[in-house]
Amino acid sequence: MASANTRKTGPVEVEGQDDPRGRILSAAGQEFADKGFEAATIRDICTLAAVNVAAVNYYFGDKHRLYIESVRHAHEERSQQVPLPQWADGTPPVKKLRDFVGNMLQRMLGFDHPPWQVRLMLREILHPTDACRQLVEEYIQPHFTVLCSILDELTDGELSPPELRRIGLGIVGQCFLYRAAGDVVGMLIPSDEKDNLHSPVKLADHITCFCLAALGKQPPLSVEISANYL
Amino acid sequence: MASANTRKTGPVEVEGQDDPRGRILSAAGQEFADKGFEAATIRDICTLAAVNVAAVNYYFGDKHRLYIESVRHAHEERSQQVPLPQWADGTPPVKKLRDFVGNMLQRMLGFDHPPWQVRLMLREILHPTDACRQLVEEYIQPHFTVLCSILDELTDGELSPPELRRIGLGIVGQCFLYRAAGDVVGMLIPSDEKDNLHSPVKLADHITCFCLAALGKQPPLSVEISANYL
DNA sequence: AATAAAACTAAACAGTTGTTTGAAACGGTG
DNA sequence: CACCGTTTCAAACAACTGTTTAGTTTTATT
Repeated sequence: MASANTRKTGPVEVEGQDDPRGRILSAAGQEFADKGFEAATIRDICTLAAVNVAAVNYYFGDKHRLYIESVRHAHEERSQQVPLPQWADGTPPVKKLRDFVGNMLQRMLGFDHPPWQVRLMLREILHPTDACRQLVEEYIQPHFTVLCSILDELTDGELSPPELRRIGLGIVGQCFLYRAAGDVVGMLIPSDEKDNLHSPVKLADHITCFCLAALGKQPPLSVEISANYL
Repeated sequence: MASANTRKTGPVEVEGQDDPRGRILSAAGQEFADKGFEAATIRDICTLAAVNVAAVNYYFGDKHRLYIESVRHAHEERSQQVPLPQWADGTPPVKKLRDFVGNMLQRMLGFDHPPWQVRLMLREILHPTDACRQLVEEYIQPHFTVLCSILDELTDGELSPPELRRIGLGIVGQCFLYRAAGDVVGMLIPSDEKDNLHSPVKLADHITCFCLAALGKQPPLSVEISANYL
């Protein structure tokens, strides 16, 4: 029995039309993203990938290892689909924050409808399995660190790392809700409002302004008697 | 074949030790919450409830209808476990907001570890099925409406309903992250920090202050040069 | 006590699951 | 061509799924 389980690192073997392993990985990602690990069946995956049922066990050993590889494949693809912005030295932190939030929302919500890569990662975040640690270390943790350093720069080192993390989590949480509970959010607000105000770019603006106002880098959202707390 | 599918409304038939239907509902809730609809098996549920496999079909018809009932049962129970606060007339809206956020966090995160009722509802929010509409109408929508009206009162009607909803969603999102992605959050911050700063009551305080600062009802979190945006 | 409806049960059913098998087809090398 | 390792395939496997059946026990009513 040949062991084809080792990762293909062949020269030109890009994930083309004629790469069964890549086709399986892609099909598995979509099925796992849509239905979850248990409900997705190897047969459906193989039908979608146009390969024989036995191919999964040939290339990946078993369903579980296919899932692990499939999560890795997803966040690797998504990372290069929507890379982090690069800023020139001296870029004001306010702009960095706005860019970062917009970038995160675009990565989460996607241009049109969210790609399966994000939906699969989301499943892993919500119900972590073995694939979670890798996802956090290679994908989430680095992004979160960037966010915290932007906030640190924005507040001129006034806040402690724990405070920065809490504020960072608040920003992530606001974006996260739209991604994870998008359907329910859609049921809570009128549909026309959703079209007008809840586009990724408008949302990024709102979330950034909300945060800047809370940090005192921008006038409060409700000006009225904003000085009467003294 | 007797039809026991109609809801028991017997006099004293509280969900006691000797109510098979209630035991099934409770066992099903825990299994569905832990493993999801597909992965939870009727046999496991019945073993946990100490009833025969056929009991599910006898009382509920099939697995799907058991799931629907089980979600309803969950949010009904949770509603009376952690009811909304009642405020006397004239209660300042700032206190109302603080109470509401604390209440929401307590309902989401629980006293000790989160009960299965919340985990089950969370699954339905993340991957909606037929049971979602009912959950939103009877549970989520009413709570969200209360939050928006508090925000309206807080800002003296200065903001439009869509603006209020966006801010409300921001608050919900910050809480939601800790509930839905708690495991990942735990991997992003040091464990001692999690124990100290991320208790429900401390979190409620932080989220409330963040929101009040953004609305100008409280000094900004980072005072320093808070007036230099003019 | 006799009867009938309700509650419960063990056993079986048909279908699907992940996985394995052994053989066939392929592709390059002597 | 013959050889050999790799890849692909149809078929079968054992285990498990939700559901049903036919029979037994319990409960309440006459």
